[in-house]
Amino acid sequence: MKQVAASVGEVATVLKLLGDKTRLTIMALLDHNDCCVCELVEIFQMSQPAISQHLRKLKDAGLVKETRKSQWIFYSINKEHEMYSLIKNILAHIPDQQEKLKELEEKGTRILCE
Amino acid sequence: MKQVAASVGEVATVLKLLGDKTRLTIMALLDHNDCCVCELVEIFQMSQPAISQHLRKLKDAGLVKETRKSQWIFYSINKEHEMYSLIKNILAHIPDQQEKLKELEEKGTRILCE
DNA sequence: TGCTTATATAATTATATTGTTATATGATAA
DNA sequence: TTATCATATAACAATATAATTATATAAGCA
Repeated sequence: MKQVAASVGEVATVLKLLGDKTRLTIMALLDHNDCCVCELVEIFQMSQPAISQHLRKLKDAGLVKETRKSQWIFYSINKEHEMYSLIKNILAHIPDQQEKLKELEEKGTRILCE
Repeated sequence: MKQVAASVGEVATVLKLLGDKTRLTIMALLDHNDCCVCELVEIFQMSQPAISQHLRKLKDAGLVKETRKSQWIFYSINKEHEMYSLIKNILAHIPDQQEKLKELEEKGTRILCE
């Protein structure tokens, strides 16, 4: 099961970022669907700046990417990240979070830009 | 690659514990060899209480076990931990740490109780 | 018993983290 | 242009974390 070895410090940095329930759940959501900030605010019932700050940490580490689509900014997983395979391994250990997005769809607050 | 799913909170707690360079390296060392506190103190060039406190966090979470062998207390990985497979996955992503123990052996400060 | 070694715990300090509120920025729409 | 919506940033407060020093505990040995 040996993989490409990043440095201990680099791995610790990623684990610390994912060692927060909110950020870990965000990553689990983004792993299957891009989301904009306001959707995450609604899902987590948390202030918009709190979500923005979590996203910034993830973005600064290169774990997520952002794309503006008119008035919204969509965040997505950066599959090119050096440690993406580690992240996939970790996400495989947590329950599926997609039902949270389904609830938004049912409430009509899911935002889809095409 | 789907595994048994622990709760998001449980996984986040483990990741936060491993999201510290010292603790992550301790886990990597213990994954191959049991170690006593004084060996870790020497390896990390850190105060004994600092090491003890890291070990206590790992022990409180059930990630490691301790066994007294006369005057020393040896720590070992708890392979029965619910998230041991996740931990193995993570450790597979960092470089081997065993050379640190080899250095102790060469200096004659490795402690082996049989 | 009293001394030494190994480890744990308590108290403290410095720093980091996470959330909140207030404000700024940037895009869209009237 | 002005108002509005989505998001980011700044300032701040509360809490958590990690290290240090000092002290306690527990085992082994003279």
